Amino acid sequence: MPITPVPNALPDPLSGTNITSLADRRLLHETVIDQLRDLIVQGELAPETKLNERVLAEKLGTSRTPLREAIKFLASEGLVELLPNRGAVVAPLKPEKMKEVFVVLGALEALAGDIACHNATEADIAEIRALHYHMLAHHARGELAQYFRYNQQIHIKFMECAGNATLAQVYRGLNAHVKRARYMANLSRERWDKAVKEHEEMLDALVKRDGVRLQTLLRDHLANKLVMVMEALNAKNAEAVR
Amino acid sequence: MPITPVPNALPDPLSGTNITSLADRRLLHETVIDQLRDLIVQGELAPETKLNERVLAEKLGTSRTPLREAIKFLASEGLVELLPNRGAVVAPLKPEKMKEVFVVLGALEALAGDIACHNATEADIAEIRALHYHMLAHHARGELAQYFRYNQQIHIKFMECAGNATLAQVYRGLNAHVKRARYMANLSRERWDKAVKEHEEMLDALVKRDGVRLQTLLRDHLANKLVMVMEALNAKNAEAVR
DNA sequence: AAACACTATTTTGTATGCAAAATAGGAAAC
DNA sequence: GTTTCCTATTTTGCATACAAAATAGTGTTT
Repeated sequence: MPITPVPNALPDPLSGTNITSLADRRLLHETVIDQLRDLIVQGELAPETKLNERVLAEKLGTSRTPLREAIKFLASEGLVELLPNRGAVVAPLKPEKMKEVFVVLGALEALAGDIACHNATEADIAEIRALHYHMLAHHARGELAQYFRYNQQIHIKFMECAGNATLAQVYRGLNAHVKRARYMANLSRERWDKAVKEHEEMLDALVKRDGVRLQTLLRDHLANKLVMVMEALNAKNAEAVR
Repeated sequence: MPITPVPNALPDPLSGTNITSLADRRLLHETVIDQLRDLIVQGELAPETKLNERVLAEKLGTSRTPLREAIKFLASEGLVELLPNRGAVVAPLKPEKMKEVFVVLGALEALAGDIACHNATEADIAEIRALHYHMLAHHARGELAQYFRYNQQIHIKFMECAGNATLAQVYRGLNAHVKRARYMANLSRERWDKAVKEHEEMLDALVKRDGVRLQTLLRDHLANKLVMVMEALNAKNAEAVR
């Protein structure tokens, strides 16, 4: 056997992009998958956008073959839809779909929260508290993007505390859908304050290891998030019609 | 607009193979996805089997390109693992993974059951009861395969009653993993009888629209299923070592 | 005989080529 | 002016071709 075992190089535990589980080492053409997913989640490729293979392949600096493979991968994730003989489009952001996703996310987060109340170490809780205060800081300054960032990290940390990689993976997949909607969110101060207050309560429930309460808090939190996303979606649709 | 809208042709509501959501009509190269998935779920391609592209493509009567696309799709589903520069293997059936999957499945089924208790029509319940009696018949005759078939249909019907396509899709994806283990199950009569008894109680809870009770029943049922699968897995591993 | 090194073969990963389908454009008919 | 039909172009879907990597095989050295 030659030298070079080529160490894994996964420095970012939060990225959540290595769906191919452990076995992967180093970069490979699956870069395309990540690039394309980012384009979709960040909204650079808007919902319902047709994915022209020639154009996209050129944009990503590869040929159609790896791109097509990436599209199939993301189709399974649900971020793109395949139209036989007509290629693929970025999955539409239907309100109905959002409702469904949030219901499932609510159940998954509640599950994670409950397990976390049993599993979380004091260090875990300290970390969540730290993230929480970062979040509060950005909320105080009205920095929405940064707020979302720490908000996400808190939810991901809950998932990590549950210690269930499968749960985390399903969560990430569904969360990708939701993230797309967030970029059009027009959060009122009132709703924002409420969300922060809910986070306070969630932290409190975790500290007290009150799994039952944390579950209901998470479910309510998600339900409120859904309301916000729906408002944003409706606003966007009204704008589109106008 | 020309004529031929080409009707959707999805006669089998239980197949659950049309992940590409509504938009698909008719057959396309995605047949390969279904064929490959079946090979894996039915156990014809055992866990950890290396997927030789040339051989598999020939076996499925296509070229490597569509096969590779199918592999990427199933990699996203988690049924195969991608090994950079070394192709792909059928995802291993690790006990640890099974535990994780069952925990998530428990939460998803509990959610579906709860919603179903609110949503199910009398016709739905009648249908579930019918399936239940079919299942009892095959249990009485000791016909395991047939029993599993109706068992699955009951669980899928619960999902349908919940009326949440996203939930159903996530469920199917995770369930595919579990199905693979089932084909090596060596069900003792005792455990089997217990499972049937649990189904009796579940039906009863649904009829009484007792969502809370149905949730706990489903969770317990899944936990027991996990125990059975773990026993089967251990037996298989012991056999492999011998 | 075991370990290593080197070569040959296989296998994967990506690019390209080609046929079928879909789309767009334009002329003719109403 | 609108609709319909036909053609030209584009785009997808699949097969093949080629390069890079991995694997297997063979011989050499110790």
